[in-house]
Amino acid sequence: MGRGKIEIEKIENKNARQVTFSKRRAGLFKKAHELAVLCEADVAVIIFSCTGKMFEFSSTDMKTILERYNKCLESKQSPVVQPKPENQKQESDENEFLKQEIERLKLKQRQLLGKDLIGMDLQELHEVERQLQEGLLCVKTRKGERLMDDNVIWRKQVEHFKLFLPSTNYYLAPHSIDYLPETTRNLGPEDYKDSDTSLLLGYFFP
Amino acid sequence: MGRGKIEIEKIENKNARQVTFSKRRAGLFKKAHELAVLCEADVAVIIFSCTGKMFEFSSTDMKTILERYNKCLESKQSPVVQPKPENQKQESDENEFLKQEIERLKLKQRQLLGKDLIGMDLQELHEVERQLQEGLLCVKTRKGERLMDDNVIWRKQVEHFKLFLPSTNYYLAPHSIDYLPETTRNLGPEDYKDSDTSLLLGYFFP
DNA sequence: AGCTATTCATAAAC
DNA sequence: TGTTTATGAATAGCT
Repeated sequence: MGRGKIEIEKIENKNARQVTFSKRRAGLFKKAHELAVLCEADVAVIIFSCTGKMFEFSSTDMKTILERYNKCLESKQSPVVQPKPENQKQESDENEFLKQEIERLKLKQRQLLGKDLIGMDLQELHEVERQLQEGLLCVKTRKGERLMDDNVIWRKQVEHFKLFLPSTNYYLAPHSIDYLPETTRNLGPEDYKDSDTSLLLGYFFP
Repeated sequence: MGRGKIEIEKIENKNARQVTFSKRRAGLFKKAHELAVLCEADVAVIIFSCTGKMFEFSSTDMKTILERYNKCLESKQSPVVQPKPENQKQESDENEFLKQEIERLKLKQRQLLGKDLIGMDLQELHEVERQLQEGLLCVKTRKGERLMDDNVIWRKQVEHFKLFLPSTNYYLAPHSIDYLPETTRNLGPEDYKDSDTSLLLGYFFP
């Protein structure tokens, strides 16, 4: 709900995280207050920031709510396991939430893999296409970097061997594919056409 | 934030209140969860409905958060509650499992979106690239089908109007972009260059 | 801290 | 209770 969509995952930028924390904390307390008033519910919220600061909201006395919470837990602690569907329902709210999130993630993943696209409108399809294009670009770039890293490692090996075999005619020509590192052979021939990877072989055969 | 604005005051209609309670409770838990993840905060929410039912959410173990809360209060000289140890190992085990699955799914999704690729070797990168290529192809195909469907619908509309305006010179030229359906206008101009979609406009202007 | 473009949550209707 | 839709709210990225 801002200028752009964000993934729900830890905000790495410390400053941005602090700003978001302040804003969303206020938003959460407001929502808690509204729920309490609209539905005559008792609501308590306790928050510890990652810096250890404590924040709390309660629609009525926090102590009272927490005591009531403990009473509720006591009443659930029957000595024998009993089928209590109602109580279980209360407890499994977070589980329900987690399961829903898993379903959402799975659907999104299937859609990224090109399945379950039937329900999507043109705009959504367009967004997925854009994400895939972007992802593809990133992966290709990373593959190039990875190739570069591998090349550095192999080149060092070669230089190491040079110390023991200081002749100049043990070099293999570039077309001697058997000499290429294992991982490189896993790539199809089309890989060498990519502008972002083909030139890297130059490092290996300078 | 719905069909109309509402005042934040008790909802007198019992049924409407129950519906709102369920929806807003879910919304509040979601917000609490998002705050916890985004900002690495510990968040606990406890709600008692006006009918006495208890609901709770906690980003980590509720017991731990409440103990920490009490410690915080102690440091201000006012002990409040002694939370009971919970007999819900089974529940928290499932939660743990679900959370792990969510993490796996999120990681895979980030990787498909081109992030978190650092740990992957060349073969894995190659596999992700292949998946993305395949997904992209599916999405483009589906987009074409979708455009085709839309075109059929709109062409039928046009034919319907023809019955009432049986003249031949009310047709608009293809460059009259205002006449294109809403969804089509949401696409960038580059869309019409895609070989798999461009020809479909021919259906619309035969 | 403010400002908006956006995304999101949800009131009403079904 | 679940779904859909029109609208008001929350807020991400900037400044």
